[in-house]
Amino acid sequence: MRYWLLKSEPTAFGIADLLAAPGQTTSWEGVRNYQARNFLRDGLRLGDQAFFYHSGTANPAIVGIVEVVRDGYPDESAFDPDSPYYDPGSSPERPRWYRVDVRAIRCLARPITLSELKARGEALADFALLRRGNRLSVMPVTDAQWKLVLDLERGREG
DNA sequence: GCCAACGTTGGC
DNA sequence: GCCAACGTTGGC
Repeated sequence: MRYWLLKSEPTAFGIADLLAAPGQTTSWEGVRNYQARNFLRDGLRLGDQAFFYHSGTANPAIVGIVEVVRDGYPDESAFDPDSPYYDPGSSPERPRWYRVDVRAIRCLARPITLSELKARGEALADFALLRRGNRLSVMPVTDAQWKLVLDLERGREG
């Protein structure tokens, strides 16, 4: 099993929306970046877990944990001219974009904010989320990074 | 293939 | 609202 981080702006779709969704499950669609697409198509697997991260807020933070319940499959929103995610370069015959389905596992006991993660310094120096200028909406998380965030949640200072 | 222009992301 | 950091586009 591998770990990941999924970004979303809560004004568009936040953890509250996921918890309110049928089966607390949603299709992670609309990703239009090739590197993130590759992770969705080739990286995320059934049973993998991911942090749910809120971006574009006053206090960007990891707020929950989700589980992949369906491997990558073509993102059909790219085929729909009425969709904001429409891409005429993608077709059912040759899909360009992919998505996965995820289900909520739980909210974190408290949000682990970006500033708190940054304050860890060396311990999270390689955390993709903290890399300068990183804008990826889907990124890998190492076992050690995953554990460290959960330790922070529990209030352990490492 | 290079690179300037442009659009988007996302923290602040 | 500002701006740095990218990714994409398109002329050449």
